[in-house]
Amino acid sequence: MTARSTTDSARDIPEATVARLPVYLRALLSLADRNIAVCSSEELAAAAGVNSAKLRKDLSYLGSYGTRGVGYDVDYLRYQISREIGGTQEWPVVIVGIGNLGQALANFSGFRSRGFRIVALLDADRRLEGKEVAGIPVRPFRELADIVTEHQVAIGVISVPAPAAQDVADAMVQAGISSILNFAPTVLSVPPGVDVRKVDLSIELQILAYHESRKAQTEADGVPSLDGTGAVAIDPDGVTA
Amino acid sequence: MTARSTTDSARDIPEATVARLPVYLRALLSLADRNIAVCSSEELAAAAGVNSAKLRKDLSYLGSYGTRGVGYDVDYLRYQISREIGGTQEWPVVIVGIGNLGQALANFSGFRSRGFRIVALLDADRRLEGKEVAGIPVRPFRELADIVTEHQVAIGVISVPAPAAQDVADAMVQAGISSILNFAPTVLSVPPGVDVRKVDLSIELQILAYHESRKAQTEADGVPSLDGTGAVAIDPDGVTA
DNA sequence: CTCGGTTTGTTCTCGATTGCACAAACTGCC
DNA sequence: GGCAGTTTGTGCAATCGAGAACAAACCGAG
Repeated sequence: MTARSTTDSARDIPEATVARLPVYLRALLSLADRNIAVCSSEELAAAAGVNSAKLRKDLSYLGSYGTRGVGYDVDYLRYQISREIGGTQEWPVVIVGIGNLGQALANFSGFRSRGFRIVALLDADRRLEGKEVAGIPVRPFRELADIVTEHQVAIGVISVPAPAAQDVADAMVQAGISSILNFAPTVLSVPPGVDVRKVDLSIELQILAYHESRKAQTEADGVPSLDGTGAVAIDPDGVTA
Repeated sequence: MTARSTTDSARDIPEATVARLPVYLRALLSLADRNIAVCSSEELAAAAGVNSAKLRKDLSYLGSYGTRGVGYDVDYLRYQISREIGGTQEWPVVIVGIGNLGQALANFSGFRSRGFRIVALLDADRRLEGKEVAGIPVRPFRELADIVTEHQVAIGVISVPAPAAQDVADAMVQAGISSILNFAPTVLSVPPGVDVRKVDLSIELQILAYHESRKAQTEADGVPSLDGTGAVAIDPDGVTA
């Protein structure tokens, strides 16, 4: 859309590739844990659950970090991917909304190990103030701006009920946050330049339900299931005219 | 059952469209709450955060449920989409792994309101047995097969630590579950015919971090930023105001 | 040094998806 | 009844992503 500066050294990595880089990173970590120093694209692809050609093409966007005839050095590649996706620096994060989900997120160990540090838990509910979750005290929501400024927070997580999500997002943007991970089932509207990613639990289930109902329907139509598992045993009685 | 019924024209809905149908459904619900009986594709698209042309094309895969010059009847369209994605029937669901995340999922009200009923919470930890979460007792993991058979469960949710996820998935498939929503940060291997969707919290943050570091880099390259919300060339999937 | 075996990086092709643009169809007014 | 205004449904072009195939590059043996 917008023309980039001519001295743009940042290669433009396709969005689909960006989404897979963390997966590769995790697969490499798993290999390193097993003391594997070098791996082929085939092995790494298997560990990551993707096609090996796709893996090689993805990695080629970062540069030529492999050795033909040999494969990839696990540690070296791990560093390169990590650097590319900003994993070599520590990202301060705030979580707003310390309900069930917010507490689960605060306790999730995968954040810290990947370079994210939760600098504050915020909630508008006065009754939560003073409570500690995962060793971090819950602070009042109104302190958001101060915290963002003080810790240079760029990433915010929203885990409040849907009706409050837009207000929280507005406050985050106002405070200077430019990337938001939204767990509330709402469409957030933010100014350009602010990234929003949405994680919607019920939508994922609904997508599964769609495929599930198609499976049931296909079987009811008399088409034999393609796989030999015979695992599907759904009663399609609920089909209404 | 014949394959030529007028209502089952839904043979080839693109995956990208399927992923958006639940979003449209929620947007329609929001409109209905505001007592809006009819809406144009433009309005609905705005509420769902997508392009109106895309919305119309998506809906056209389901059939011609709009009226030219008028728009879409909110209730009617809501029913049609809901029926298409299997929302008119109730889907029994089991959740395995009642840690922080599992408890948050059990308490999440969005499931029941969208046609999903949690029939059991399972955990291998003996200390959790007897505990109630969201009014549902936690039962031992070994009862999985019986529960799946008894309630005709087709959808399972995995919220156990990564090392246990594959074992749980195997047991689910063995028991007859054919759709899995996986929150564990692991690549699951399942037989063909079984659908797996993955929700990975730290990957989402890492994707945000990638874009964030590019923003910082672009700014450092001399591209002027419009105050805190400097525009960047990357097109977010977020919505513009 | 040369050669066979292996593996990467890249090219090519094809299918999926997006967004535009516009004809078809409907409502309300005169 | 006819017309002006509005909105849907869809053909089309352009872009993006996936996977196969292959030449280039590397290692080790002889």
